[in-house]
Amino acid sequence: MASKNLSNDIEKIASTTMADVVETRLREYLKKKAFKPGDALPKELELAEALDVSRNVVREALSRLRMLGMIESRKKRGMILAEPDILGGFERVMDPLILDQKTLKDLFELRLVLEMGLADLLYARMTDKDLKELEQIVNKEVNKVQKPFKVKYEIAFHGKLYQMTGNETFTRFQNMLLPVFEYVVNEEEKINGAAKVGKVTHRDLLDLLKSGSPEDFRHAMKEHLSPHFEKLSR
Amino acid sequence: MASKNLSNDIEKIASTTMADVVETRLREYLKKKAFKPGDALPKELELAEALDVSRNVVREALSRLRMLGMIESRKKRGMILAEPDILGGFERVMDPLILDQKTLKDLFELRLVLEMGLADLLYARMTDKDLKELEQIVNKEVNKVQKPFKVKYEIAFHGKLYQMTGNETFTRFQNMLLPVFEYVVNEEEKINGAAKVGKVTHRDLLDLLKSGSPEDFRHAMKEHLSPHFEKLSR
DNA sequence: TATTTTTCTTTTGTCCTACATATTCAAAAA
DNA sequence: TTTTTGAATATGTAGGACAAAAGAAAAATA
Repeated sequence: MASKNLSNDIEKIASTTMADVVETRLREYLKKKAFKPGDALPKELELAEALDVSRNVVREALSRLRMLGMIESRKKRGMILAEPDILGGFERVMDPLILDQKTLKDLFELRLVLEMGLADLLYARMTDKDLKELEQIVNKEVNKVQKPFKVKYEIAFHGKLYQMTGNETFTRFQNMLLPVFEYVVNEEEKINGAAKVGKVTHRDLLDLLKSGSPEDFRHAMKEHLSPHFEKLSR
Repeated sequence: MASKNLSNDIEKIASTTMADVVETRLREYLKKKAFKPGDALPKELELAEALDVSRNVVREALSRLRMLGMIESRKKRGMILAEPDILGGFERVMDPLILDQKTLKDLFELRLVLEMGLADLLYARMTDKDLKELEQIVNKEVNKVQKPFKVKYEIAFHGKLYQMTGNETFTRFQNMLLPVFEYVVNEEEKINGAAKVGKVTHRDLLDLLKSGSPEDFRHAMKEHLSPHFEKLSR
């Protein structure tokens, strides 16, 4: 069976460079020594000497960790371990045009799962202010059935839901998944024509948030997303 | 209000290095030119010249992209755009000991959301073989109430659930979240003593998979995870 | 002519040296 | 005691050199 993921069929190029090795060795070192945010790292030259590689190679590895936010460095003062941005690496590669089909499909499904699972968090955290804001979004939305507007309000509504969970990481994560979701839906439409729309509207969902239970909400959300669920391949 | 996230309180060190700039410029360039996997990139020296920086700086930036799997390079042949590993960056920073409390809490909740949302995918994809394997896990589990074993089977059971969704990315993602989940639960126990256990057991969940609906399953899962949900802060 | 072998060429990978720059720390001056 | 000055130091950037791999071209052989 030929997988749609190229990297599953073609064997990976083994060539590990020194920078690759040093990168993992550095991460192992930080873990083993139980470095904590704020702790000072050895200086570049010391690392280079200890690992018996050039300062260049060490800098390439450090540059990678710096990109992930794992370390910060200042002239003279040296480098310190920092608190990495958990979604930074994610953000950089989240481009529908360079991800393979399999991964796109996986991410699409991942977002469906998130939508179905966020009810409890939502009911535990939402405020009256949130509900008012969500209502405004729904109000503005009426009669916007044409493409660009529809998509815009779709994003506004669901984005607001995530934000109402009070979970920043969660919200950022979903925002990153959005382009993928849109892309997959668009590709789908190119092939099978315009997608159906679920029976449950945004207003229905809003009403349930005001006076319903998480169970009701989940049930309604399933209905709202049903066009997507129907297309799930086995 | 002082956030628990250090980086929200202390302003970030502005110092952007050339490598930072070149990294983003390169990514912009790849996007703008609509490079696709397999396409050849300009060579290092050309990039250095075009950007008017040293080859060193270019290499540091390229090293970052290489880490994310965005590019691959071979001697003489040059560099090509590759299909990045969406979770690679994630994997590297997923360490409970260096992430801040706020992020850990967010990730903990994210896993709860995933558990609550996976029902539909599960029912759409699971096979008889899967159910048999899950049953074996549940059978082995009986009478293992002591700590190390309990945790082991907890992981085995839930891990199998994810795997049964047939979504590789999803499964990998949850596996990465596991250490965080364990860590947070352990920290909780240190403070408040051993956690309560939900009324719904793994066997109950298994039975529902055999002859229940996604709705039933979600309901049961909520009960199974109730000790965690009860601790959700507002 | 076709095919194999050898040599050349090119591009990445690694090392080295040098110097600019920012920042700390301590000594010197007010 | 406070302020200013200056030396020391670690990172950031530049540029040159060469090894290694691999494709391309040239030469040698059947």
